[in-house]
Amino acid sequence: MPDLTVRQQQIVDFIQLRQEQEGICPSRAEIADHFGFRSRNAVNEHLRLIRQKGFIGETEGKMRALKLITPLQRHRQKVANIPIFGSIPAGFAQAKVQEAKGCVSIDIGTLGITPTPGTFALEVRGDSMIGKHIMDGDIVVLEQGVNPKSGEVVAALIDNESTLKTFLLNRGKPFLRAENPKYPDLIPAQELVIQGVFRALIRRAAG
Amino acid sequence: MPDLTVRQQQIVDFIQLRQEQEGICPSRAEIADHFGFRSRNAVNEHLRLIRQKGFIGETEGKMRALKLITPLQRHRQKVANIPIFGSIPAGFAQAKVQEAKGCVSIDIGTLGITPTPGTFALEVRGDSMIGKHIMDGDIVVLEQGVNPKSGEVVAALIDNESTLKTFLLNRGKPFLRAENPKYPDLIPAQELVIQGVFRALIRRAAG
DNA sequence: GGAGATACTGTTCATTTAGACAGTATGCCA
DNA sequence: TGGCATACTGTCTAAATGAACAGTATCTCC
Repeated sequence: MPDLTVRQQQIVDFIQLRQEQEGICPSRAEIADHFGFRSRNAVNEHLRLIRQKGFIGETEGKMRALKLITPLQRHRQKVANIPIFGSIPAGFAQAKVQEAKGCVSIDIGTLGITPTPGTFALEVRGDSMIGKHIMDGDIVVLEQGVNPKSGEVVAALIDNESTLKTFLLNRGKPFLRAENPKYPDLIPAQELVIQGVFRALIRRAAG
Repeated sequence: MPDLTVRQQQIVDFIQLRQEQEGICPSRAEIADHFGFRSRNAVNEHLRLIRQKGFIGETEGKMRALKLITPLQRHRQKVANIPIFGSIPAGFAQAKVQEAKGCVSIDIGTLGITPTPGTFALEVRGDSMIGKHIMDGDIVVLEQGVNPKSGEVVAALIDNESTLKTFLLNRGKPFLRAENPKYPDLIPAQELVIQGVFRALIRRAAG
């Protein structure tokens, strides 16, 4: 793929910026305005060359429809938007989106799963799962409504609060275990509500 | 915010789907086509009501410029695209984007930092940083070209391969330490190339 | 110095598109 | 039964827009 000239790169950058910021592709007139061109055809000519070099897809006739093809874009995957809940109330299934405290946006390739409407995220509080290398402040992505396998990490509702535990089957009986010697070992999972199964984790550097 | 009718929600969903898949907002004619309307004004009427209810922003006169305002969108932040390198060659700064093996897309709020052109990602190999709860297979986001503080995790080029280590200052002298008793303790960091400083981590559930 | 590419100005034209007007059918609620 | 909102069909218009044509200046490379 041949390289773009400085001007051409500037135009590609501007289109990308606008698409990210506004969610709308700029028209040729708007591009001309931004660069101070008095003729829209200057933009036209640039776009023709950029398209010829393969950095813009074909969208003949359509308006505000420039499809950028950047090197990273070729690797880019669909981005999922997962709601973050502070703590999950009992009546969870009904009113979800309204109570979201935030939103994690991450591509599904990195996430490793295709999110469903039952996918949600929690911020980890405490170090009860430090043995599984899940730290205080981590954001965990969970899947609601699936049956956990033995050894998987789950979020369970204990004392009206979501807590992460390892789910274990011991002679057919489900148990929950905290991965930290400071916490009691096995909790019968008979009447506990499993809110979600661990799927992914995101951690920010401290500080 | 009043609720949308079923049809109105279908239209909002379709617009969102198209914007995510194509990167381009559908025109009224395309929406009419998709739903089998013989009149574009059916779409027009729906959009008017959706806008009135506050689920679409004002973009008068602009074409293909419907701005969706979904509940999650209100929390949504700018998504950064970070290249993944398998291993970082010595001539790093020059040719970056070309050699990317993949791309992590994640919103900057969750990531915790605003990415720069020097931000990149690596997949962790081995368990040399298990003491800092960084596991084999994790994806770490690093910042290139910044000076690490003592105690921060860094990627260093050792034997032509990137390895994660803890960066330490011992009486003014920089050292690298592996966070696993199996590995040698302190390595003088005099002539080592620090490729990046740890900023964030993403982990997928095993299996 | 000349050829060719880039980087524009200025203009015209056909198409796409949003927005408005007029009218019909259907279901719901009082 | 009447009123009202939703959910459409059908038509028209003006503005936004992409695309094309003609022409100029500058730069690099040969």
